[in-house]
Amino acid sequence: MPEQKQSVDELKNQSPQAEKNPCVSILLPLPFKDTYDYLVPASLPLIPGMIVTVEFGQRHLNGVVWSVGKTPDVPVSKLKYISGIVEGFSLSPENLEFLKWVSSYTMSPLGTILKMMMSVPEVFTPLKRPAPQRIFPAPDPSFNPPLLEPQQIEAVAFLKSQFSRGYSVTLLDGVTGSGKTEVYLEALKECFLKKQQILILLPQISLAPQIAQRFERRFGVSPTLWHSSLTKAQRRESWKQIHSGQAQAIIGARSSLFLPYANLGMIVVDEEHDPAYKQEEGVIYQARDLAVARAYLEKISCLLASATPSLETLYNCESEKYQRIQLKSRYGVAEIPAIQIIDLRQLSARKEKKYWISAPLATHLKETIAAGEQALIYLNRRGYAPLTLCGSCGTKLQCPYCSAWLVNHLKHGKFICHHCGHNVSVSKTCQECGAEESWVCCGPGVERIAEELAERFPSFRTTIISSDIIEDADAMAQIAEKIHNHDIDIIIGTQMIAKGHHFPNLTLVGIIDADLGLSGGDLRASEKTYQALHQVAGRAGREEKTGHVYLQTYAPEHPVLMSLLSGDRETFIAQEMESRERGDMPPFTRLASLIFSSRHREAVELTAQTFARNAPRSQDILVLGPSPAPLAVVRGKYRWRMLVQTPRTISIQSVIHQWMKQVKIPTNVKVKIDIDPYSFL
DNA sequence: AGCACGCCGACT
DNA sequence: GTCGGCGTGCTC
Repeated sequence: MPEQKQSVDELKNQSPQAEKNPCVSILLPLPFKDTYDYLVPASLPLIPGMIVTVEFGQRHLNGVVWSVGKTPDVPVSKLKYISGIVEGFSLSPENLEFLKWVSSYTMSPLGTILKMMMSVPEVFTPLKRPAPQRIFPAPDPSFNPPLLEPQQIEAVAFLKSQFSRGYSVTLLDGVTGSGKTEVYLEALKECFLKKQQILILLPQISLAPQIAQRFERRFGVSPTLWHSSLTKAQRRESWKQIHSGQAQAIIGARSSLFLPYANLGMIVVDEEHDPAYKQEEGVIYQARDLAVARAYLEKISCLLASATPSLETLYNCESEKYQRIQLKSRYGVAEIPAIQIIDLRQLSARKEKKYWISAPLATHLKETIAAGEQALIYLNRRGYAPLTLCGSCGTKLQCPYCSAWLVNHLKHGKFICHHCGHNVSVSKTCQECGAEESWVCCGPGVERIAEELAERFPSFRTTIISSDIIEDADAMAQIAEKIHNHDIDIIIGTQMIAKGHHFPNLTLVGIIDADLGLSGGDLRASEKTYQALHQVAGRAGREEKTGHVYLQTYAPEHPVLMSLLSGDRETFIAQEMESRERGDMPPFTRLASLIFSSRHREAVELTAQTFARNAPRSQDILVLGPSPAPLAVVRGKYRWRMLVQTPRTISIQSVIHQWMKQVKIPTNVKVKIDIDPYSFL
């Protein structure tokens, strides 16, 4: 870098009058919506996308050339010269377009999105001593072509035909075991023949090893993985090779959308319906939707794969924005095993000892284990009990920083807040009244189910699979191995277990609380519950062994459970679609959520109310709220929220943009905008 | 985001 | 008397 700086210094001295030297605007990877202007020696040709080093305040930063030859909007006396050019790096026009698109869609500052793209700032500073270069060999299209079935061949042919169209989106709708992965891997071959890059997006990175393995079997090389727990060196190397186009196959979670691809040829969004694609922290976005946008800007194909496509995607298929191809199950067996309902209302009428695992489910469990098979008990709730209170004074244990209960975790011996991570050791005495050993635990979590199993069936070997117990991919692999070796009879799992892993000897799935998730502030509650339960149910049996699924519920007549029972997805979708249309909800309208937060209670409330009073007056635009957010306090910050709804025909972003220009927001109140909100909490 | 500046409380 | 809290404002 010193020599680069020197060269700029020399060049600018050759043309001493600053006015003669052009001005460029530089976008910095900081949360600003505007660029900053710098001078550049006339003889240094800069073009947008180039990476330059500049002095910014006291700091030295790398930024990207945004535009050249403009008239500065501050007095020339304030302008500094750029310090140098970072050779060998540049963001392509497609990457810059994507950056702009994401910024305006999510209403986040350009610089914030740039920071996401320049997620490995170290790549721009040369290493002190050269690291051994990892090799990124090209995938071999003819390494190990699979034998495909007629319907797969047809699907591949369709996908190939899409490549000539430039931008296109196709939904690959196929049940588990119908060979979706083989189909899309085969379609990717076309990209490798053209030396293009491909991106496979996954909702969570724990699914990557399996896909990577299948990829390697097919193309003879391992793909480049991108996720948050890579080491510095790995990130550095992968980022560089993705930027240079050397790395051709990338498998990653949400954040891999923001990598600086050199020539992307196709994007696959696997499990497109998965709610994990929605990023809720920082810049709020739906990775599936951004993938479609990126495909549009790159003029390439996007493939969405799912066994239970989202309503949004189905809506786009119906309105012919997306193509749709379907794969039927290869084995001719039902898509998910027979599902039976256990009506807890009837059972609780009888005054038996209260267990979380009902008598019928317990019986089936015993039979399954006796038959030498394995079972899964599903409860999407971490810890021992979601709520603990003092039996003596009635105090409920609450997080001091959030309006949420503290969850008892036996594993850690702590009460933990699931929203901010705050935790306290489990003590014997109640802080409020001094009573000893007076805790009353309300409701079950996976740990409590494990305890009940140990008590009632001490001979069964059980394991919990939740994020508290399984902390990384290695731990998961170890547990999976134990299950495969039949060292485990019963798995007690949260949603972590719903995806990816298939255990051939697992024939029974018991769902402790099928109603969990059906209530609460989420417009997609029904859809999400349907998808989650469908996915969990799919863990039971497959191929030769028939599976059984038992759903414990207090609401057996709920449409979600009825359609799961009948296996009639079409009817469920139709009903759900109709109810969304009737309620003027997405995908029939657009929705945005505005979240006001501040440490000052009165300031948030006042700001939110002032904001609401200045709402655009149009009969098309509906504003709900403001009201204290369902989780009114998180991490010690007060939160109010507001919902905005507009017709699909207008840009909800511009409505909000205009609106915000009219209202002054005090600096101590932050506004977060969630376009297409999923969770209302 | 970082960093400086600035204005009020408890300490060597 | 100063050290340091974090509120406010600025960076081409």
